[in-house]
Amino acid sequence: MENDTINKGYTPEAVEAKWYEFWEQNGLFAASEESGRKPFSIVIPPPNVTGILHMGHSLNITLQDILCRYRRLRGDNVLWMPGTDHAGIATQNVVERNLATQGVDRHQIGREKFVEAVWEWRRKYGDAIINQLKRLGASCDWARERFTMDDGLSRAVRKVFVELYEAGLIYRGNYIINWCPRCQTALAELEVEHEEHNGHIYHIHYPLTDGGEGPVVATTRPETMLGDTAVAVHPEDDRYRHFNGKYVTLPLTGREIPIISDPYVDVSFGTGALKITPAHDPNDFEIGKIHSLPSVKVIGEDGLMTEEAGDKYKGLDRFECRRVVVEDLKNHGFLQKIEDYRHSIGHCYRCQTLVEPNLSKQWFVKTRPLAEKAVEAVKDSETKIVPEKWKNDYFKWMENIRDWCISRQIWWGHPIPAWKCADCDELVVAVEEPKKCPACGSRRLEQDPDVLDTWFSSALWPFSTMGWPDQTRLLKTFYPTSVLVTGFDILFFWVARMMMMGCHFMNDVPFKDVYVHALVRDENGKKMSKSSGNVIDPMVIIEKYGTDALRFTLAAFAAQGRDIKLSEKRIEGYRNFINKLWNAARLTLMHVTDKPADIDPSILGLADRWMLSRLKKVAYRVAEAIDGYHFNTAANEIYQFVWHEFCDWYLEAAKPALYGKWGEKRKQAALSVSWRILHDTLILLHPFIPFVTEEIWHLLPGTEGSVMKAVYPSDAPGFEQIAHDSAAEADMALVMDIITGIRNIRGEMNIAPSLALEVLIQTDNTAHQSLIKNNQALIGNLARLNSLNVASAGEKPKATATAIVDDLVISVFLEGVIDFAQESQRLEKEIAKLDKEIQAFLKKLENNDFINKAPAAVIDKTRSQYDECVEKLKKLKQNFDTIRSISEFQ
RNA sequence: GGGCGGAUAGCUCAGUUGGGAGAGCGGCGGCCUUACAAGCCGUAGGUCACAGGUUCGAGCCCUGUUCCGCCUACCA
Repeated sequence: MENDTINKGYTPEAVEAKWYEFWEQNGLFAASEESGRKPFSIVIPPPNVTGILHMGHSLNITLQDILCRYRRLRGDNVLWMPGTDHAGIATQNVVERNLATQGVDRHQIGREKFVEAVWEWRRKYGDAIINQLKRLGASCDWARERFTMDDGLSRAVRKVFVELYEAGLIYRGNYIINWCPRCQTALAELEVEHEEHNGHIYHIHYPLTDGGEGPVVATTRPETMLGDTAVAVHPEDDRYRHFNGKYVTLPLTGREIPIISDPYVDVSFGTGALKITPAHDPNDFEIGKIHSLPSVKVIGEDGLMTEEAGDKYKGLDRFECRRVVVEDLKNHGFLQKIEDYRHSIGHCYRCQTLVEPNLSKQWFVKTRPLAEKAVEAVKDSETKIVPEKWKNDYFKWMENIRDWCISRQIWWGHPIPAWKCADCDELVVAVEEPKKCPACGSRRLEQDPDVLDTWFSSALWPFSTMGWPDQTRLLKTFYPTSVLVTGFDILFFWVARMMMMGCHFMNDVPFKDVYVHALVRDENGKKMSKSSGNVIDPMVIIEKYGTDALRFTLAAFAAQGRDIKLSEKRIEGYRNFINKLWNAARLTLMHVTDKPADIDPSILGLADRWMLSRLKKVAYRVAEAIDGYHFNTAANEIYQFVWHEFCDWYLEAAKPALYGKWGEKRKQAALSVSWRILHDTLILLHPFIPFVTEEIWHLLPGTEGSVMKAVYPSDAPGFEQIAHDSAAEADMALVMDIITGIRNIRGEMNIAPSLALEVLIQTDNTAHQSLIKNNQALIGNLARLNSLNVASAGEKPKATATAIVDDLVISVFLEGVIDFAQESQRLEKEIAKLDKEIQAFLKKLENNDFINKAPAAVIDKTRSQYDECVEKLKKLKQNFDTIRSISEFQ
């Protein structure tokens, strides 16, 4: 046979590269800027350009690819906009580390050369992550790939900055911000990760200037005392009322600072006296403003103590300084006690360094007015968040939003489009670099040295990638995008900010749906991280099991609202599924060597009709599940269908027909049905497992081109003619039960599978009688029977084992083989099981409340179930008695 | 401190408007049956965390408790 050459096992590595290239070269990922078709668009969450693919990406990309490939099959004009993010701090760190291996510090080579080095790095390694996305099968429109530092996107960034500035929504000022001493830059609130930590709380005595005993303050950061400019007590705290108007002498410095009263102080916490360090604590900063206190900055940008800290401490590292200060306080008798204290402290999300709250001049976005519109859009369901539970988090965050610090003191990123006149100090904010100062005409303009937060440019991604600020055709066709697929970890970082910017600048939401997916964890539920060493590398998995196996696993586990615990074992299981599909195709292709004739309903057998009916249902269900982002439901639905219906039942049932044992007509029916099922199944599965489906598609006679260009089964002409055949489904269910009943006896009675059996089925139900007669060959084949006879209900033959299915008494002749003791034991077990069920029904039916209050349909159903069980029990008992009487004779 | 989510078979989890508890993996027994041993057939296994409540009826709805996660917060 022609197809004997098809491999027995599916080998992904040989297949995947071939088809990806085929798709790309044939332009199958390309979106059309204008078309009559319904547009469907997704912008990719841009991965970090220096990053490598992890499982989180894999899930994210897989889900998007499923949606895109599915929408193409449904006939949509699909745009999947790809690209990468310049990831300011992270990328700068990577390149700096690389330079360090050559013994070079970025300050040695200077800003210009350093930025050039980063671009060089990007040119060299920037494709790595893109290539990994391709390995995953991502069907992005690569011709449109964007980078957040592209000219076009940079222009969008400048325009947004200028417009927000002119609208008063961007301002610059001196505030306490979160400073990372290692990255040497300001961070936004969001970029600080809080972690519980075992620390200490220090009680320090501040003596009164007049020599009297002063307040004792409590602090977790004693080194900041060097920058104290006041001590605050609560105005109604009787303990401290006598301090009113007095001054203390700040230990170790000798500076005199006032005791002030402020209702902010919590009398019940610590000592009730609060040291005020406006330059190093956000609350103290606020209090300082109210009381017009000076700010003394004792910790510098480098994490070392400043000159203001005093000669002794200047230049010390902040942690070393703490040790020395505590030592000195102790020696001078100021330190009253040290207590253990558990509290949370902030770390830089990029490098985990302890963040220092520091007074600094930065640029901020005034977020509240922007947030309002973004909240409204979700409240009005212009954007739907799925699953809905994330809506609350979104609202809560938006409603408590604080201004967004957007300036970063690094070199890699979008320069801030602001210039200062060296002559008159005029600040100029403009899209293009100004030639001269508009105030004094000077040409000595200096650009602000800071760059913008990376998320500032990511926030524009849904429209900047489509050419904004130009009014492009792409924008017109594809904005707002259909759905954003992302993890909840960047809901605030990214989604919320895109909502704000989209609503403000496009006057429309950036996406109609947001599908928030879970996190991928290790098999113990721990977050995968390099430091825990529990990372599963998608590329290693792909090499071992194939991309399709990985994708199907992720989809099958992507239940809404629950994290995915991933282990290789599971991937292996789904790899087996791919192989199962492959072998189902092999079997089919052994017989289907040419495209079979169209299905002729008049020659179909029961199994054929059943299978087609199931296909119809599954096609609808899968569509429904994907439409609702229930990826796991969709995946499991097809899995069940392919393996346990198509393979386990249909193909097994169809084998004799395919081999021509049942005549030409049945062969024709089996050929056309199995072709049809395989054909449609490939389409249903293609969004999930694109490679293997494409491979089989090309082996299947009667297909043309790519499966990507196929029509989703329920949209195909003629699909309506596939009957939803509930009669066939019910009949097949009974036939399956008969077969399973016989197999059960075979298994339980330890009868060799090779031994063909004789079976008698007794019933007075004439419909069932003819059903069995008509499908004698089918049952005989699958249950491995020698003979199958049908008769009216009557005396049960001896030396048989029995199964009761519906109103059928199935007797398996076991002359000479039967172990009567074993058979009676088996029946006893079943009787006991049935008895329990009957009791449960009876309890309901004897309950007057149930009869009076439950809906009639429920009562009817319960009653018929009860009747059925009773009937079955009766038959079982008869058989049990027969067997018992025989075994007693023996 | 506040909020959210979870607790269902040995393990990982489904269970969409309340109506006789499911899958995959693992276990056990039997099979190299000419698509597949990455397989086939059969089978065991659950007081649906605990305590109340609503209801004729609760895994599902309500209240409380316990134990795990996660997010969030400026109490020094």
